Amino acid sequence: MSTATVSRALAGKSSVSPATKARVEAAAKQLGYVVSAAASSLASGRTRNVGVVMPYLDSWFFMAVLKGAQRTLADAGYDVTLYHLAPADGLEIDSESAQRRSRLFDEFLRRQRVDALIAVNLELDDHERTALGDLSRPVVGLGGPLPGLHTLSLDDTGVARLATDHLLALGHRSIAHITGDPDFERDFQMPATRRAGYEASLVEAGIEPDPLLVRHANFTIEGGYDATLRLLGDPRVHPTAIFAASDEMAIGALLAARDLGRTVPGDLSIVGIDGHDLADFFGLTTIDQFPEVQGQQVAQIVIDELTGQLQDAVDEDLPYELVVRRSTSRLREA
Amino acid sequence: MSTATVSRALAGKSSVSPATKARVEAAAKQLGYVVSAAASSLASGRTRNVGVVMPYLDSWFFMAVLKGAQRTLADAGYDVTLYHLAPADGLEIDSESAQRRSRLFDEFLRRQRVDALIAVNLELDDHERTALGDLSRPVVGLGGPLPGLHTLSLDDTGVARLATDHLLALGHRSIAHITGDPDFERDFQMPATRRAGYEASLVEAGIEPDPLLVRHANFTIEGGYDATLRLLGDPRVHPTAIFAASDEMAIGALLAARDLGRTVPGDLSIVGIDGHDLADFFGLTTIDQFPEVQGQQVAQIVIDELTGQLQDAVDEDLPYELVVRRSTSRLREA
DNA sequence: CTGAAAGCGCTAACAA
DNA sequence: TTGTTAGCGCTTTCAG
Repeated sequence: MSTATVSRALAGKSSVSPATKARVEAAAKQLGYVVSAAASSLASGRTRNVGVVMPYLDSWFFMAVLKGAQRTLADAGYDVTLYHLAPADGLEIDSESAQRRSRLFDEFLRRQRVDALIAVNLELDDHERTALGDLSRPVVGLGGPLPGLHTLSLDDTGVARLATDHLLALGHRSIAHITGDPDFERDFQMPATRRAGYEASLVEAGIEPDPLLVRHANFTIEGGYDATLRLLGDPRVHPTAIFAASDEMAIGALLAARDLGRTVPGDLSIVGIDGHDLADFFGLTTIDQFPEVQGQQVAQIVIDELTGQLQDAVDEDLPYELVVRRSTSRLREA
Repeated sequence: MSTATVSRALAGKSSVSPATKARVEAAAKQLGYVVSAAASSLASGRTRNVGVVMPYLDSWFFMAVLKGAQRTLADAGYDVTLYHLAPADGLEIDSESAQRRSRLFDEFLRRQRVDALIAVNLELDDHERTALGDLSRPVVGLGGPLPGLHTLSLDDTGVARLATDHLLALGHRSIAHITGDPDFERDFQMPATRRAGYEASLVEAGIEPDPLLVRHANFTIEGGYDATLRLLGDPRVHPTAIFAASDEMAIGALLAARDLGRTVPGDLSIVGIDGHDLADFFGLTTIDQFPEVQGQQVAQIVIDELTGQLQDAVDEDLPYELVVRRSTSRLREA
């Protein structure tokens, strides 16, 4: 039997008789033979490897996404090569992280080691956009609109409105918002978008948004805690509810409220965004965005594209869902 | 100029004149030329890619390790391929996760796509041990003794003794311990080892270990919380201190104590293990084991081995350090 | 449906 | 120090 037939049998091509295919597979299993990745890649141009670029490797949310993507890709027979790319903050032009960033685009990705790339929450400058284009490999973005690429993104306005409307429906009128610093984190202006959704909901309910009710934090529990201390300590405002732009900040808010002697939800209702593992433990009402499923979905799009099952451009909105727990309740009559 | 010279120049071989080397590099940069990974691998047998096998992708500790390893490897020019391998629990023989596990060893790793493997907290059965041996590629284990392989591990007994001795030195005599289930998690008997260290310290201090003071949890905040409720609610015991086998469980203990109206450290001292990001926020005394540095160290060993700078077997103990914060204090006189 | 043969783009001997 | 050349182990036309 020729090497060509073996190759075709193992690749699952249709033009092999079931009988020989079975024989090849049996022999391969018995010998423990596995195709050499390098030789196969060199001959075919396909690597069976997908790159995943993540902005953070120490955040619960992104790791949930990674977990979902890795599993889906591995089950389809793909390796996953992980790249870590700290978000550009526009300030440190030639910092270590900026060097790593350009090295990724100019060196690592050019080695032609990946069949496709998953870019999570990645904003690209012109140079990077060109570099990705030159790869002529599919790139799928998760979390923000990447012009010209397949993209899955969350409707941040809708999510923020749902959270705010939930609090409004419970009778709250003085609703504070804890969000990220719009200058620092460049995640597609996600903080700004969520804030806009929050304000739009208020306006529709006939409430004038009060800038004093908006506080900035860095998307961590600590940040949410500090912001909440500042908020609740400010004598000029008297919020009865807080909408935090992430569950971690919401958990920080919960702990801060408790430390200040406010009961949740008695004195203060709190809602977050994400669907964090700990939300259930803390009884936190949240808008779940199913990050692990996001990872699976984006991986599936990559697989479909690589196997030619995908024709049209993808530009979908991700699902989200209000999960009510015990951190929100009807406004207590004064 | 021949392709061979270019190859040598770009590989940084010594046998190239500085002048031509410079010319090659300039030309390469100008053309945006980067060596094709597949062709290079096929010809040389080297992939410049290191596999990392992790038991969990959703735990803070392992992600810190991954972050450190990924950065060190990327800075040395290596790609990182991530494999997720849920720990074998001995029960579900033919579960999905068992299938994924055998597929990793029998298919993915045989593709010869990695120059070396980092195995984090991975216990191997005989088949797997053989499979790794057949790769004839360096394997470095982090977190447990892998016979015959380079290994970095934490002295769990020493860590547990340090934590316990810290509490003893503060005057505590009734010290509880929250640890993992020794049957369920097969992390090299880590929970059992830590418990042994705890008991050894007590015995040395002339205290009889009380099984009622030991509670099992699953290494999460929730688990630590529940275990602490059970512990503090048990009328038969009156601990004045808790040593938890992880910071997450310690944080759970802290929250549980607070919910039961016990002040920390007034009524109860609490110490954990890990050096979690949140330890500082919660004022948690901990034994820091510097997980991110562990990742860097294990990556560096791999790099040294691959570049031939490593001769002897490595079997080192990892550093750890007591970090005292405000969750532990001297025993209050009754 | 199967076989023969021509590379894929590099690296590493070996020569020069 | 550089050039020449023979593969590395597959996949894929092209024939049969």
